[in-house]
Amino acid sequence: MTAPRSSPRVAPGELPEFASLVLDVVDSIPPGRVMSYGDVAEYLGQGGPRQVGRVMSQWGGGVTWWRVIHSDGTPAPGHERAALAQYQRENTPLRSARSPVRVDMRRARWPDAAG
DNA sequence: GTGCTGACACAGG
DNA sequence: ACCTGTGCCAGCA
Repeated sequence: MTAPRSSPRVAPGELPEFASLVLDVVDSIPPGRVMSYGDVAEYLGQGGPRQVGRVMSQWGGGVTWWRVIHSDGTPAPGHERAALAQYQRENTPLRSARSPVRVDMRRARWPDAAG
């Protein structure tokens, strides 16, 4: 079939494929672990940190969004409080439990890229 | 086509 | 710890 669409035009309320992939990865992050926006993009081999951020902003509410954070360990803007509650519940390694909340990326990053 | 905006990343100050 | 500038990619007016 000839479908020369340059844009992935999706029906309202439906997820673009990229978004679906992102959410799938997020869902695979185990408790007590996190990935950065850039990590997710790199893991998928497509898009970039900003695209992942957009997906999380629009559809992240249905997954474990607190496990996707900035590269420096700070959680999503506007959700620091809720994120901290989750980190304490999951026993996620923290460098600071006081604002600014910061996850210990060295220990919490997943997958454990190297050793 | 052009320009602004955004749940980013990185280097400087 | 905070702000600024630059690079990056995509959505939207």
